[in-house]
Amino acid sequence: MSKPDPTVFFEIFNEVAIIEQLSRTILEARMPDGLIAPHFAVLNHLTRLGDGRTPIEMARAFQVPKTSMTHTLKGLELHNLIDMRPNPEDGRSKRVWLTDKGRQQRAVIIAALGPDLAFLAERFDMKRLKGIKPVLTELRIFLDENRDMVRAAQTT
Amino acid sequence: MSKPDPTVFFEIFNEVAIIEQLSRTILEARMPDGLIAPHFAVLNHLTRLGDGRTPIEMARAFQVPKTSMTHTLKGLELHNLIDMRPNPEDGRSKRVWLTDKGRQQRAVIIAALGPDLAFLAERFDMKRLKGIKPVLTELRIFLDENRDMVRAAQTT
DNA sequence: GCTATATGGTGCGATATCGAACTTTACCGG
DNA sequence: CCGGTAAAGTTCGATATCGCACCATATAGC
Repeated sequence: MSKPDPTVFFEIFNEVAIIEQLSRTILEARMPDGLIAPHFAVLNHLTRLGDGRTPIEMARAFQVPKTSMTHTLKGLELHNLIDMRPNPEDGRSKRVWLTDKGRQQRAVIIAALGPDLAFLAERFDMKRLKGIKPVLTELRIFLDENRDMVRAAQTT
Repeated sequence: MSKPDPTVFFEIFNEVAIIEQLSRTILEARMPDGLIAPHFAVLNHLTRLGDGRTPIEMARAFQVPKTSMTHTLKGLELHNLIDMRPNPEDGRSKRVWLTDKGRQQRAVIIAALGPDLAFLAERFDMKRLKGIKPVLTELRIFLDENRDMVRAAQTT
């Protein structure tokens, strides 16, 4: 019986990095000037999980340093896509709210992506894609749970 | 019979982005100060495919703008991990060579990652991971082939 | 050959990322 | 209450990313 082969992780991470790069390029090509992938990720997160999240919650969700989140939120606020208001339950923190414009902007971007995704969906075996999704989700959760394996970033 | 559902792409890209973030954090935690993931990607690429590649080849391989590649290579050169010499076959271009230190540095990083990957490999179902690898590779190649779907970045 | 155009690479400016340090508020033990 | 520590958020400085413009060389059409 052979020991587990960690090389598989290495190779998977390699593929994932390239796919991330390519998919991000597709997304950003459909986003308005001045907005990039992290901005969309925030709009999307707030729409799906509900707004009123705190910045630190979102930094943890995306596994980015909290300073990066501050910067991203500042950009969204500048474009009037979100509002940041004090958190009445905790004087240290804030809560992030989508503006109408923010909700609309997300919808517009998703609509703009429609043809691209349809193009891809027509040409790729969607069964196989559906098949790997649960494993990717499992892997994401697993890595997330074990992220303290390495020195924690400043997201805490 | 239903039409293909492009939403799957959306969800997969979302998972991939988070996994990329988490795996990059693991990698960079094991890299020496001043070096980050793209530096390692280049060292790795040159080791596996052989050195003597041109910068533009590598920019295309990683799907990054050529100016980003210039910057990354400059960093590697500064640390004496690569040499860049003129390309005798094309006066416009250069070729990138690994130094001994460069080869060693890659080996050191991989060795440092060993325990982390082993830790993960012991706790995750490697069969399932192996199972999704071919699909990820297929997806990567597919997206790469269709990258001109969107306005090309300055990698050409 | 000569001109036009394409290609490889770099410089530069704008923005993004991120770690360290700091401020403010919360919480905990006494 | 009060001091000590922890947590949320921002500021700041260093580096990364990337589009645009540019230079040098190559290639194609004539």
